[in-house]
Amino acid sequence: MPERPYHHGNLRRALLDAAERTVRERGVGELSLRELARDVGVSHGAPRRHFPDRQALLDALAQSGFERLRTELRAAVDGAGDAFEPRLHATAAAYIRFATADPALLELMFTVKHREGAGDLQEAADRTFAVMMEVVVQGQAEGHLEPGDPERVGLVLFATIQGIAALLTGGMVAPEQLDELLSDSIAHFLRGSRAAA
Amino acid sequence: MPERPYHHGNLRRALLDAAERTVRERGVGELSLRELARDVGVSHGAPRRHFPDRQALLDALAQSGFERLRTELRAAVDGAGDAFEPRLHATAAAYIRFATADPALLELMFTVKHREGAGDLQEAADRTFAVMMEVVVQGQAEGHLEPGDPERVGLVLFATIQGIAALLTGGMVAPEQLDELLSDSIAHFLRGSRAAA
DNA sequence: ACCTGAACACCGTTCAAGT
DNA sequence: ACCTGAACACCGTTCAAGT
Repeated sequence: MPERPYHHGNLRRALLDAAERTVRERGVGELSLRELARDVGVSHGAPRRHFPDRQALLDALAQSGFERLRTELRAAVDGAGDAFEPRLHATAAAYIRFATADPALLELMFTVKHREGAGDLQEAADRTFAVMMEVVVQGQAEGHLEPGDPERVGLVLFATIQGIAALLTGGMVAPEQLDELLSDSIAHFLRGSRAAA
Repeated sequence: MPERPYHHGNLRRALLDAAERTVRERGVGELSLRELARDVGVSHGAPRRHFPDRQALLDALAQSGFERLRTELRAAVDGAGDAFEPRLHATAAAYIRFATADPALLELMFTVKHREGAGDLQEAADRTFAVMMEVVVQGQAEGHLEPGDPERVGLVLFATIQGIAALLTGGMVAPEQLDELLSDSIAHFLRGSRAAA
């Protein structure tokens, strides 16, 4: 147990943790490699070993964001019992919780994902969205959602969830209104689906 | 017609125009007051007369963004005939067109809107969303949408539209899929509404 | 293998001075 | 009223040098 936990292999982790906190509290624009290095107790040149430039750090943040979101969605799906509707509700709520707790990170994840040569990020994103697709496929199998290409049905659903998150982080909906809006939206979505099924 | 169109009262306009182009082409993060001043042919201190700091310029960009979005929505509503469904479709399409043509500006608009002391921005935003609410109220009056608080119905609708825009700018949906997704979503929304009406 | 520290070209912001 | 230009404290990035 050395006095200085850095300088010895976990600089990368320490930088990522500090960066994640800055992004959450002050936004991506305020993120400075030099400040991070200072916070963590190394010289301003040190991060370069782990992140060649600022963009590399942002990519790594997005990557770990997708991984965290995936485990949170997974826990929501698995913890909500087997019935479709509560499971759908829990999944949507978990996504929105992540989105509102860390809006700048989610935005970074989307921004950075569709950049050239971001193959790893695309894969991490796909694994994340696969969790939501499971729920859609279950809903189709049980007749709650219209049949056909699950991607197509999933997109309409995901657009709604992402939209709710955007309204919250954009301040158009107060947190107290979330439960009502989410329940309204899901009920609305299911009515539209059953009318078509 | 002087040789130098700036230095004489339209510096503000020139800076805003240049800033809008930079935001569109390279994102908010790349926006530099000094570069703007250079592009426009003034010293780096000159913008200060018109925008005390960088944030003031961003606020002004957001403000003019809301105004432009409002006129585009207005044109869509007025140009789509009197029938509800095509009018709804045209309005949603206009919003999504704006969002995808200038995603960084839209994001800036939302980010900046819910800051302390941004009363003018809030008002500009409200005027913009009022155009969409008109369509919702018409839909309710004609029985296409469920009755009750128009705000509540409008939010579900707006979440869907905003979500579609997010999927597009996030690269989860290709531009070629937009028409299908938008039509699917609106059809879905209307089915859900009529089932409840 | 990992980190330091000087160097360079950029920022935003402030402010006295010019016209 | 509006703009200039020096000054200051910050950046990101590069790279020789240290351990």
